[in-house]
Amino acid sequence: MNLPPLTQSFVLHFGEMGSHWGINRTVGQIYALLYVSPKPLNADDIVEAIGCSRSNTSMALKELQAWRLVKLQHLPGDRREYFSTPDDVWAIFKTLAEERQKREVEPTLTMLRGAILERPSSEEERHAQARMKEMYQLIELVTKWFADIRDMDVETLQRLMKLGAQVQKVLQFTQSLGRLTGRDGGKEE
Amino acid sequence: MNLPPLTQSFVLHFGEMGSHWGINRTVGQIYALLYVSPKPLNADDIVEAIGCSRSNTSMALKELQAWRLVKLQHLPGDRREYFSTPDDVWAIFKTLAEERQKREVEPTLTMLRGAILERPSSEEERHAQARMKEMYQLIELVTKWFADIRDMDVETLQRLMKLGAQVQKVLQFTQSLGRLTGRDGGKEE
DNA sequence: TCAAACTTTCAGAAATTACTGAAAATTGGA
DNA sequence: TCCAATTTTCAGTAATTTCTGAAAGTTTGA
Repeated sequence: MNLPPLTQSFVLHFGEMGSHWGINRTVGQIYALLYVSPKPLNADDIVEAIGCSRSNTSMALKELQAWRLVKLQHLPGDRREYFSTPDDVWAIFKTLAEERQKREVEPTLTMLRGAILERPSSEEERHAQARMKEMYQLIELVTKWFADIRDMDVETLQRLMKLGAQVQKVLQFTQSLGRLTGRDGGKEE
Repeated sequence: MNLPPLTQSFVLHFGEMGSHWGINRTVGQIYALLYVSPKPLNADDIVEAIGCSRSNTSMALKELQAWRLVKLQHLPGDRREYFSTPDDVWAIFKTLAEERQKREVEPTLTMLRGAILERPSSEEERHAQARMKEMYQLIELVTKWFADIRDMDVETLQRLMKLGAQVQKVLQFTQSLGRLTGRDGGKEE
């Protein structure tokens, strides 16, 4: 690996972090490299920069594409494929959230939904099912909320985040308003 | 493994999911088992239920304790250690968020902070550094917001989540109120 | 202090995952 | 169509992670 020092430590860190994130070292490193690169890179540029094999690069790029974290483009007069990450960090963040939702949360929700519909065959099963239902409801609520948030435009989202915990006060305020006019702040179950 | 069918599929699912989550199969299975169990279990109960070795169970429990996802307790008149998960699913969720923050986000923030303070040695480094700064700011904002949310009481949190995207309208409303009184809804950078 | 009950450690085996190089497949232009 | 450039696949190897059983360690009560 032969990279300027800042880039190198960034790339290496993402390589290490990969394992906490369910992606392998090479995938993490390549993503980091593309993220900081001022221009799109082709597979050989990546091999040169990271120092892994050509085939490994190919696999890693395929995985990054499956995660929708890299864009593929062609440069005029060059047959090779060039890769880059989206410029907008918020867009990247949203993509990541969507993909993790799809890969990690959906399957669990499906399993839980199935389990909850079954007929418990004992007192123990009944308890287990009740616990699963609690988990299901929490995940579903958080998931829906995330989806709502994801779909906000970036300005609103930033405003909301900067507001932070103060949103509580706003909520309390609108609740009292709601009581006055006979309506409440949110939908009920 | 000899468990009632619902429990078994739940336990197996968590085992599989573990790998996406950076924990190993046994750890996932044991957590799932404890989560649905109506009473605390000791290490031998777990070995019996899951069908792994005693030592593996010991390691896995240690890891779950490091994640603060299981409670250790003693039953009167029994020397063995009994394990259970907290009852409150929201508390579990918060613990998980805190631990992941500490393990996955903090180290990245530290690395980014360091890189941003360095003097770039070329135009390419300057660009890389600017990208890292974008990432840093996004992560920091999201992190702070998460912390704010984590510290809300469950009722407020649930109300906020159920409100979902409608919070936008509330925000817009308070913003116009703010303009009238000469203040704005959130803190600025 | 000793013994029984229980837990942890650890070296090596087993399983899984990542990586490579060679070969096959695909693509675009002559 | 054919050739050269490029990408992908895949079988085998390397590296890493997980798991086990045996042994060592700890704790409690007699």
